Amino acid sequence: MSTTPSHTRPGGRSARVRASVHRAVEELVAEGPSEDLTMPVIAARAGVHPTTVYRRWGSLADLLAEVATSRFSGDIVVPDTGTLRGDLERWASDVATDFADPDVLALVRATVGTGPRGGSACTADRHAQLEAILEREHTRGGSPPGLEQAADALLGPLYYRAVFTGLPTDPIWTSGLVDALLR
Amino acid sequence: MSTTPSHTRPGGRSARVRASVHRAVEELVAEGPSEDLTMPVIAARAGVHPTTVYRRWGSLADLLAEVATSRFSGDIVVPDTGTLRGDLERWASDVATDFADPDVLALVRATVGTGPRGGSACTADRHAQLEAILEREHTRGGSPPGLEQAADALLGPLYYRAVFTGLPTDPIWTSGLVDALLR
DNA sequence: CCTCTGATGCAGTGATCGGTGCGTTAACAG
DNA sequence: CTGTTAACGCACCGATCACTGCATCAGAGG
Repeated sequence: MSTTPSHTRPGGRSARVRASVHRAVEELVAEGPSEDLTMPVIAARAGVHPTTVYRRWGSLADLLAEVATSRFSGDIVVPDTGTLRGDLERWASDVATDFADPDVLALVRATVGTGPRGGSACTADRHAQLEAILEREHTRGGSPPGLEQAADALLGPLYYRAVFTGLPTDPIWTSGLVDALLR
Repeated sequence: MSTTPSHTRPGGRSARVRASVHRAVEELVAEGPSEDLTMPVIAARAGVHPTTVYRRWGSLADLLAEVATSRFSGDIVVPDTGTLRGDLERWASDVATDFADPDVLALVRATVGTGPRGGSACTADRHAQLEAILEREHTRGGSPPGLEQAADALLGPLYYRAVFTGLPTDPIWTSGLVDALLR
């Protein structure tokens, strides 16, 4: 109890319930905002009792934040093309491709809507990936732009377009973003 | 926007109810996401019967979109400093100042969370303002950047920082954004 | 001033949400 | 294999949400 801080049981059933609930959330969010996203509805879709959802995730905001975090973690591999420009173009293109999925967009929107924590849940991993790319350029001996500047120039337009305007995010456009940053 | 272009009865009471409900939404949204934003709660805060809210605005998404649209329309005056750089710096600074208010941020987040329409409701007027600035530079004889490029370089980072990261948006930073665009 | 009509208030209903107490199941340790 | 205990399912409750006829009130026009 006091030795191991994480007493969660990573065993079969808990993991299965967790995965099922996560999938249910993604499905319901993807089915449009007309469908109201509530704990009982999520539980029913997941084939799980509502009580379980209430107990494991106290609020809808926490649940959405967790789903978003796990969804946006590790899906995009940070490439190593040999050059900073190549890395950034490839990575930005991957992020744009991920945003091309309407379901992903809906998840981001819903998560942001639950509160300030939701935003960072959608961007934390992307920041880490970007930082890794810049750090790698640093080890190459180059002098990459700062993390904040790169985030403003790349993640800013990417998220803005995807979430607010709904404009398409094609690779040619993302290449232009990288150009504007490295120019 | 697309609700009812010709309000059959723009008389005193309807306008009063409308303003009261709008104010109630802004207040409740500002009071944090812990407070659940529902039609009856909004009606109670506005001192209006829930039936009225249900009838005038069919859904919470429509109501939030209307509130956001009217809130983000006309609050920021497009300045004329004589130069494109001056106009953009002043305008970006004003937008950043507007985002410094947590209540405004909360409204944006809540509106975005209701669906795809919510995003454009928060950005439509800003796009129009930016377009006006670029158009003015055009009449001056200059060759301003395209609207999309300017939106990516300015609105992108502004909205991204405000909504997702929560980082401060000070005038020095916005000046850097304009620099990166006009460089 | 009077009528007319649309907007609002009122009372009430079915459905569902959020939450609790308790018994049962199954993952992990020995 | 057996015991322990976290995690889950079940039954149930109060609160309130979304919504609907009907009566009333207040602008707008004659």
